[in-house]
Amino acid sequence: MAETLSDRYNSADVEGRIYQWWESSGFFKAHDRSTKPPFCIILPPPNVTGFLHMGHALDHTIQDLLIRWKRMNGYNALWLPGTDHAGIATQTVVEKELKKQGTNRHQLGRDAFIEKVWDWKHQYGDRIYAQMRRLGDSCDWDRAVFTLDENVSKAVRKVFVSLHKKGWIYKGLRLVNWSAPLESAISDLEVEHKQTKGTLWHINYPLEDGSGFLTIATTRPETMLGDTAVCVNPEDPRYKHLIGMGVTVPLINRKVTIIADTYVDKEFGSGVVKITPAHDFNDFRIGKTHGLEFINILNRNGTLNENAGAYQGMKVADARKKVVEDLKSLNLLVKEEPHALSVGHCSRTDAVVEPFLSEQWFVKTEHLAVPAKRVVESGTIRFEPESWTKVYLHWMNNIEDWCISRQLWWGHRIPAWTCGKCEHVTVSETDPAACEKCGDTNLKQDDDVLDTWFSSALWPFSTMGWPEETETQKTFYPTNYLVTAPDIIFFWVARMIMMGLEFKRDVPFRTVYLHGIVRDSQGRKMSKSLGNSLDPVELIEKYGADALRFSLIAHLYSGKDIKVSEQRIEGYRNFMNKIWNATRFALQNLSDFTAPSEGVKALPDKANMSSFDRWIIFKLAEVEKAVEEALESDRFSDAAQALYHFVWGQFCDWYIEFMKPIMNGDNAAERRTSQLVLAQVLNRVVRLMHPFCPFITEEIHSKLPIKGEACIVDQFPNTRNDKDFLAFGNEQSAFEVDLVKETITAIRNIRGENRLSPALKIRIRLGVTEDSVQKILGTNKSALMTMGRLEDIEIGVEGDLRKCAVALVTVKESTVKVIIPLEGLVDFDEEIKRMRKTIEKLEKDIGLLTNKLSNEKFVQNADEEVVAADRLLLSQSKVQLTSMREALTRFQ
RNA sequence: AGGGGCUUAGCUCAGUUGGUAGAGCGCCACCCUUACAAGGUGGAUGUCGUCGGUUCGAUCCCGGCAGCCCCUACCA
Repeated sequence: MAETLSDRYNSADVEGRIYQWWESSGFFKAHDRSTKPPFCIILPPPNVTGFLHMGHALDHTIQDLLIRWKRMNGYNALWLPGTDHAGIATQTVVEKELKKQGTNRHQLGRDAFIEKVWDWKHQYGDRIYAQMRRLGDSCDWDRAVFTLDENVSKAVRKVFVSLHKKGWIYKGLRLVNWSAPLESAISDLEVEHKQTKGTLWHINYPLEDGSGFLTIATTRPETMLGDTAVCVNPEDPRYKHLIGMGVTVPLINRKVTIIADTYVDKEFGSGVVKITPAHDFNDFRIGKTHGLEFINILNRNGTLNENAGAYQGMKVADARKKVVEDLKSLNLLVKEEPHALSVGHCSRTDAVVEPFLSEQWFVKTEHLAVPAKRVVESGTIRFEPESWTKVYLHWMNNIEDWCISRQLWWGHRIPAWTCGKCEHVTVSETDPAACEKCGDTNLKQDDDVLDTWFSSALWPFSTMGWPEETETQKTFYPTNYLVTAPDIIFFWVARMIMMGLEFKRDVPFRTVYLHGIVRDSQGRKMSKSLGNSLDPVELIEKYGADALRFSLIAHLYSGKDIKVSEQRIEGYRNFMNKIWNATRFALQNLSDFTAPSEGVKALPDKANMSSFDRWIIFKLAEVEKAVEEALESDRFSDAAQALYHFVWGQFCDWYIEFMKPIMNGDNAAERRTSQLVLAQVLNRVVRLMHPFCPFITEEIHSKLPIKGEACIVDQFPNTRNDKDFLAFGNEQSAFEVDLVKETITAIRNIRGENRLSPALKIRIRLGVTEDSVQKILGTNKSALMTMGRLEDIEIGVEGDLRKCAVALVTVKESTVKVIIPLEGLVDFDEEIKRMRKTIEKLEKDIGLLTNKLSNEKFVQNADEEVVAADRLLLSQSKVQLTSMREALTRFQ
């Protein structure tokens, strides 16, 4: 007894139940030891603070598609999930909580604060996993890792110590990007440059000998409090004679020297630059080469310090105003002009980044970069789309040392201890009891933690148990795909490659698949401030996870950003419903069908197959081929589109319609054969679609008469493993059915254009010359009658064309003349219009083709096939034109 | 400034070896035809950004121009 399905697919009834069943059945589990070939993707770990957003939805859908596809292909597929402690983000979240409670981290103290963060993590850290389950992510959850897990911390320390030993991690006093709200250094990559309208102030610095002033130009007047030189171009005739002389920095009244450096552009501003080595990256370099003094005028919180004299305690912005005012009143401000410049902002807090002199830890990247470049150049690691290769290599060629220390509390604390006695720094994997140099036990661990990306860089192997040698690594490292957005190529991808090569002596992954950003329907980035973010979970609740997944995949074109709108998702929700209803049709018509014992291997009875059966199998073979080729070449949207068109445009629109007369007909043998084909094709449709829309396909699969254990672990059909069944499709049937389809379309076209009511059954004649075509039409008479809504049909009889609508159907080299007497049904205006339109089109085509074919050079140079095809088309068009003209005259 | 990308139907985009332009949505008309109105049938819509070159032939290849976007780096 067949099950009864509701006429609408209700995703909410299905998804939770199906997911739970998958998970409890252990279908997501991969195995450390297996005879199956391995396939592995490491999930880019979302922040523990995070909620699933559309970017994740896209990223995860791609990964889940790959994992499910490979799993169905018999791979030991591992999708390894994890979350990132996200130093800054998480600390900020918890600090906000504390603020609400009227306290802060400094009041709590470091240990108590960290405990609070852990509390928060335990309470909320897994909520993103719950959201991922809503999407259908088939991760091996038992392996989930957190970046602060004991093992990962062990890996981090081992890597730190090892690189330190090699001299590739060092501590240095450097100018770093400083985020005042965070009171921490941030890396170059965390700085966002924004174009801003600034001001260029021209300021007079009195010359030492009292002979006048030197005018400098600056956009940041407040930093003059830290000036330790002014600089001119050595070739500048205006200032050449002043080099070596002293000037006084106003307000702070510091005497500094005029130095010369080619860095200064004579053309810009006044041609004189103030040098503030402690607060500007270029000035820092000059300060180093000229041996200048470095005066730091800032506190860690972004206010001015004691070196700023009267301005101490002010914020930078306030100090700037005050400095300008004071200069004005001293008559030292020459002029101010508007000046566009780009200003670095902290990507986390949006605060203006201050160059700040401080002691930080760095990774020396020079040596790590060499092999990391080579593996990409050699193609061992492939970027998709390929164009990112260039970007990667360009960056690697210009790579700077990586500032890895952060002045935060939440993260991996730097494993370095300073001796209270001899000040020697002991770097060690385990907490040392005593200074390795003098043996003193008065040790103090470095306060800083590591950049979050430091642990992320080790992710492909730290998640697999490294530094222990584990079976997991032996089986799954290197992994196959890394799927992410291109904005973290440098933050993350490059660093994983460097660390993987250094510590595993092998690449971390083979293919880096880079997808675009999800934007709103107008192409804007989704952001909280714009309020245009779509929440994937809400969309899932409204349209179902499958609809969301399918619409993301269907519009994913090679690395481009994708614009999503609810309307679009709704369209794919409708598609899901279409599949659902096709299943309802099938099940209704399979109620008396007994599943063969051979299951999916059962083959149809050759003798009783209809041409429609052969045709749909032929089309199935095409789509299986297209899907496999598309997936193999990372063209996921092509696969999705091919399936969409097959399922809707062929299976539903035609095959099911063709089945109706057969299912209701009295040829029992034919019916039984078609039932088997219907059941087999639907079984394949569901398997083919599963990686794209897992929930509905699993649900349908469970109701099919022919099915495997579970769709998720069933075999993915391709032209090899499905060869025996696909062999029943053939091109001759495809031609036959195409001829029938085209004829039906021509009838419908005439009906539509002439506004013949669908309820009106009409009589038609089909003019054919070839016996074979006549035979085909005869065999398919019932389909033509039903789908053309006919009362009667005469095949092979042209008869009198007076007052008849005529349309010509050409498939390959065969032609069918569709003739519909209109006398008494309609006035002929519409039909005359329709025929004139056809004639005009034919005349135009014939003109073009005639021109082309009478061009000797075309006939000589073009491929023979192209010329032959055009010749055929021309002769067919001419025949059609004659017929249509003749038919038209019959109206007049 | 350097690097990359984009410009095709009202909208979002396909178009992989150069041979008379496609899809989805939207639009118009007709239809509740028992799988599905979250549906069916039919229809309209494009000098493929612009100028030139190569070619018998260019949406596709090459060059100039215009417009939009992204990334990287920055002039105090």
